[in-house]
Amino acid sequence: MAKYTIKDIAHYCNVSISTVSRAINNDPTINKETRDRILDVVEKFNYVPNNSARNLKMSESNTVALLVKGLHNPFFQGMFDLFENGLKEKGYDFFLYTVLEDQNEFEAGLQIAKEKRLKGVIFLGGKLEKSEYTKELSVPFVLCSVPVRAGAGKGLPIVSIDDEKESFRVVDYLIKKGHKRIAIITGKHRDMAVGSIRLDGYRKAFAHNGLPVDEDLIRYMRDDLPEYSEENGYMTMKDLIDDGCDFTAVFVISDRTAIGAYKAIYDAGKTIPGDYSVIGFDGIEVTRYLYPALTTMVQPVETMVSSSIDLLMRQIGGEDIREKELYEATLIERDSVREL
Amino acid sequence: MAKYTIKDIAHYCNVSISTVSRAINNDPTINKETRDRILDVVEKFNYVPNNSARNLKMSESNTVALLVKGLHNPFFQGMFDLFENGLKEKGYDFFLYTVLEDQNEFEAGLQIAKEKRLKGVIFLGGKLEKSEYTKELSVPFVLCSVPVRAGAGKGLPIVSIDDEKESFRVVDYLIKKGHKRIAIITGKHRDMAVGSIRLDGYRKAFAHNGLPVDEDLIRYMRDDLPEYSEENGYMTMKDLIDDGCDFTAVFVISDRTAIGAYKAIYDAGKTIPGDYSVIGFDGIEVTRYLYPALTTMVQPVETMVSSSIDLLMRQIGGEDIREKELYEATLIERDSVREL
DNA sequence: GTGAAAGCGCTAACAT
DNA sequence: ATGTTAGCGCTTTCAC
Repeated sequence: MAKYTIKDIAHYCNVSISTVSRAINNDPTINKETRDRILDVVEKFNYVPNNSARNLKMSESNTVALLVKGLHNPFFQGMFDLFENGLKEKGYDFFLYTVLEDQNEFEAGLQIAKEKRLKGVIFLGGKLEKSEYTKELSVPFVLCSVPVRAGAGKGLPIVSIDDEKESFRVVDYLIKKGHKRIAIITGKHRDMAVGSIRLDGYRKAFAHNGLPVDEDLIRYMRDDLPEYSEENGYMTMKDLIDDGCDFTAVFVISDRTAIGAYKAIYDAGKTIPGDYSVIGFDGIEVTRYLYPALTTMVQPVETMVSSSIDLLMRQIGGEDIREKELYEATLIERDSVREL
Repeated sequence: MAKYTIKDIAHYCNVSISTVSRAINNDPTINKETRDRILDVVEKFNYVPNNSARNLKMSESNTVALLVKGLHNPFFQGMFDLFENGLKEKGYDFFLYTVLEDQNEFEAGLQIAKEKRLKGVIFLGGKLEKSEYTKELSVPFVLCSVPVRAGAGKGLPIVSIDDEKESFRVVDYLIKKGHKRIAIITGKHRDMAVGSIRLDGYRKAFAHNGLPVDEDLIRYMRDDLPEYSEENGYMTMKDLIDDGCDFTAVFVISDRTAIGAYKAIYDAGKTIPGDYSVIGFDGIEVTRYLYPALTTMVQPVETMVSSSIDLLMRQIGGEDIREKELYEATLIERDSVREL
């Protein structure tokens, strides 16, 4: 049943509940023998202290939570271990919480921070709206990998990349390689987050190079399919090809989506990079293993994680940090882009 | 600060704490106007009730938790939404908890069940040891997608596949296609879970067809790399090729690992399925998008999820379920295997 | 070294 | 319709 409480154990051991508490919390003042005796009983009955009661009573914990919005994002998945190890190294307990798509991440953070008396929280993913909540959050926090427009996110501790700039670089690279007709597969039309920022970068790269943008080559992921999924990449790319558009390269703003685009290209009887050059964004692990290996803009994951942890630690240490740290991504040239 | 308690709100509103409690819990007996007035203040102060206190007080919740061990497993990721929607449909709140690799999943389950007064818990992944805990768990639970050897897991509510049988089918399929020299890339040597069960199936398929097993063709993932990672697949496959082994097909026991194997084959200047046929296991989404599309044994994800939910519901309803439900996987023939 | 008692923030009888 | 009160299961002074 495992429905035992501290009272039951105390009763069984013929001691007070405080003594049991001391035993399970390894209080140094307790007698070694009583402690062992109690711990034996604890083991025997498989007694597990109720965390709610504990959290309620304890004035503070030593825990940092990572709140992930967008668990499906393979790009985030590579960060979990990094966060876990980094935080543990600093002596903090670490918990990973998932925020469902329809949940407000700050509200969730607020709630958990209270419930668990957190030392700090790191938000991974999510958007940058609802800034009201961020003010109300009583614990140190940092926003990692949120899409941030130039000028936005003022006064907030943010660790991210400059999406517009990096997107610009991707497209500029393609142009320098001799491509002029470059398609883009960006986020859903209604999604005004990363998708629109990276699209801005795309436009700027064209403008910068004195090239016209063909609106026909701008494709939004389909609303009826999960955003950034392989399937959405497949269908969106298929539409692009089926429409008979003339282009030599395509910038897919997420690696995962690019995987689907690959397939659509092959299914159309075309080759990469022979017929179409493809370039991705994020730098997730699998891209190295695609055929041909995907050229992509890889985000500085390690740096972003350690910087997030650092910013949080400094806040826990008392500093008031309201800076935005934008790190540079790295274009990894592999085999999916050819020079014209 | 957001450090307000129900008391603060009550005080500010000039009502008792119970009235505030009624307001936030939407008690029908409360006066609409007082409720609105209180809710306004709640909003204004951004008051969030402390969940620990709530959990402690409430005798039961309406929550089911999904405890995932092996968050990185892309195969599991496809199940999250299914669980969420399925459980919500039944009227349950749903939470996803991650069990870290070095944590005992049952202990974690026990703890959370107590803390949150769960209605039930679904374990996804993890092993089948520590059965002591399963007896102690006071709430209904089901073990989903755990590797289970024939005869094991007696008396436990399990939803899974018959790993040995399906592995047998994979290899038998290859043999029927004319392959005789079939390599296998299985789990780490020390990991005696799925890896060894699927290896058993491999051996049985050879025996069944009166073919000898070449021990040289049995490869375990490297201990120094994350298990089932693309990278491990790459390196293990590379070793196999570099060793100059003679084989025409390889069974990689996880799709994700197969992706790395693909790359190793290409890097060696070989083709799929021209030089080597490749077959995977799991049926994760990306396999459709690889080139060539991967032939793989796809696990009946939807069925496994709905059956898990069903088993849990029936237990919550009072039934004592101790059955093992093993569902059949489906071999999807795509383009990575050729007939000899 | 151990026990008694207060109280963490809330919900749910039970009164009013 | 609202207030009063008794805990939920723990940790932590403060006595002894």
